[in-house]
Amino acid sequence: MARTQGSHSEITRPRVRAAALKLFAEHGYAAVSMRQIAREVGLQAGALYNYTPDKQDLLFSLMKAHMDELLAACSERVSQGDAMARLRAFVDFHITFHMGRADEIFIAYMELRNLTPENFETIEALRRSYENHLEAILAAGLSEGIFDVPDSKVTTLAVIAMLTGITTWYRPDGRLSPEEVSELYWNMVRKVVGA
Amino acid sequence: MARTQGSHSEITRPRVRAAALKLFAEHGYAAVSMRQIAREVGLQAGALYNYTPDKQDLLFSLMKAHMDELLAACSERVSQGDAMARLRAFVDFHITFHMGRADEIFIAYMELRNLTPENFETIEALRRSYENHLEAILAAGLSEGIFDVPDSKVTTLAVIAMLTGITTWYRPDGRLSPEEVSELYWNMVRKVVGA
DNA sequence: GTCTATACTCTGATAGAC
DNA sequence: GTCTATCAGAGTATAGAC
Repeated sequence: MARTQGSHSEITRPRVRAAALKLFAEHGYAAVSMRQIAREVGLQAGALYNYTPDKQDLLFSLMKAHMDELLAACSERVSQGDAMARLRAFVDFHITFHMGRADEIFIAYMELRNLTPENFETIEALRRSYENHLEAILAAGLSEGIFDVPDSKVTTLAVIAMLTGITTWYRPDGRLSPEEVSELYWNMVRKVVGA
Repeated sequence: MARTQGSHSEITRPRVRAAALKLFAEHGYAAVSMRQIAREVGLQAGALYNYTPDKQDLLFSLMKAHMDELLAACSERVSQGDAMARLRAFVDFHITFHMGRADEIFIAYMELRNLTPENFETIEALRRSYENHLEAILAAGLSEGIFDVPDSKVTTLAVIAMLTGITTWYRPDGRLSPEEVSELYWNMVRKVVGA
């Protein structure tokens, strides 16, 4: 039997995080007050501090959790086969992973400047690590002789920007299915790397 | 002879706007106070209201001015020749125009959600108009038979996202000159449109 | 774990003297 | 056109009852 006291916390904590995520994505970190978050969960503002030391840590821990999940899922799903297979897997992974996480992406890209310098460095390092994953694929394809890119760093950034841009317009009830989007972008990425 | 009273205003107004632009880009609209802007210019907070009805209008008018400039400059510099020539001109225009305006771009993309609904609609319409400029070029190239794109809308968004992404990493004192960047991206865009 | 109450600071915006 | 003074409200965070 779980303790009654503990179980309350285990239920409320995720709700606090979910509310913060939703509100930060909708209005921006700086524009959201602790009172708003509390109201969304059905608490008083003071009660939030049982779940987070402060507002900054709430933002940081949401971003950190997102980046950790991203890197873990990427490593798991993009590691098999030659450079071509891995590039295909990366494109598909990036698109599908991001489609279900519109709020997280929004925050991860928009709220970097609201992190303290130390927290920023942590997130930035994780972001670079993700970029390196793609760049390693491009480098492998180059040495295998199946890709043709004049500058692998710039190509990496261009491809990620292109793919991440999907989140600004994709809607689940829109004209294109996730599979069609993935197919269209894979076609473009394939051309960009000269494969 | 210009009147003394008038000339003060003509000097201070741009300084207020420049300060707001810089601070909004650096910390985000919601995180910047009118007192901060005033301090940057060397005024008291109340004096700002000689130059703007409120904080929201300050943001909106900065974004509006940017979009108007963007569209005017684009129309002027991207209109000559066939689809291929215009696409080349568009890529070069987008890159060079955006490189000198890091703060404006940042605001134009990040602060949309801090606009009132009416202001948002205005800016959004201008943004769509810019996208349409590129899409028209792709459509022209398609009917000329020199481009090969399966979905001109998606390709438009992908190309703009790719190009705009440059602003997140480009530094004037970095490894690449503006010309080299433009050349690299033109190469990628050319491949994407199948030319 | 959550509440109420509260400390203290900052917010956007206005009024009126000069 | 800029200043000082001020308003009413909202900001984060804490203390202590229950």
